[in-house]
Amino acid sequence: MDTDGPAQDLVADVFARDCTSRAAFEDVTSKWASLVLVALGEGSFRFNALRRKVDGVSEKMLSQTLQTLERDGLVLRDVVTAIPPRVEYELTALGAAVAERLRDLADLLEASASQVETARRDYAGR
Amino acid sequence: MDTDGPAQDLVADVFARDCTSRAAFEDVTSKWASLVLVALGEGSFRFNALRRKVDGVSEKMLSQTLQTLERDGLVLRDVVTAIPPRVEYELTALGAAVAERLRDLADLLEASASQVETARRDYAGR
DNA sequence: CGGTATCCCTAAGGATACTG
DNA sequence: CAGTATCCTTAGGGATACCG
Repeated sequence: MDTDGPAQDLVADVFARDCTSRAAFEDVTSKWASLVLVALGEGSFRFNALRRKVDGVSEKMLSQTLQTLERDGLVLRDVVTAIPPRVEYELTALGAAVAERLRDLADLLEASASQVETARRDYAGR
Repeated sequence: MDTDGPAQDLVADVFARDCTSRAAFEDVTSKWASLVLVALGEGSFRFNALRRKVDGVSEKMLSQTLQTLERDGLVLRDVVTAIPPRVEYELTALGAAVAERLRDLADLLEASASQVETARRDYAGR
């Protein structure tokens, strides 16, 4: 039934440049966010624990990533005022649903790592 | 037997900086690759058709993205020598498996778009 | 049509230092 | 501990032009 005009948000279309779902998709699949979500799928983490878990992430990027995910309603920030201060990050229901899908994807790629390596070698030596 | 060097790929771990699965995960979740994979999940596409489908991608990035995916063994490039020349892109078995997971994720986010928008508004006005 | 090559600029992102 | 702020570098990525 749709016409030939741009799709827009009447039906959420991840392929449409200005669709919210595309923006959310990009937030969620961005370099660090995807790993953070998978990590939080294993349980709640404190800032520095998460930083150690996600190998290679800088403080700045972790902080930024967590803010984006909190803004999109995927992550909850639980501040415990104490000494020393403590902040726990955990997934919302939606965040957990997203994390589950990303976990599936990560599992698949972990299982296919050798296949990918073979493909890369074949591609390199052609 | 492995030495006392960094853990490496004995167990593929998407959180480890130098693991093949992490590299593949990043290739697959990168800005354009994820959309290209979802698109190709719907069937094979020619270069310019794909470009129209994935709203906003430049020729350069589409070309680059397709090369990476071909290298990782996720996409096949089918060249039909003719006039005018024709190239069809399609998924490999592994590519299809990956695309399926990404489709799931995209579906979830398309369905949750309004929820994300609400979260963003709440976050903005605090 | 299906690209590659070049140019250029912005924004992603790392390192470091500092604050509550 | 849990971050922000600043600085700086690199690479992602768009526009354009051109080749098979």
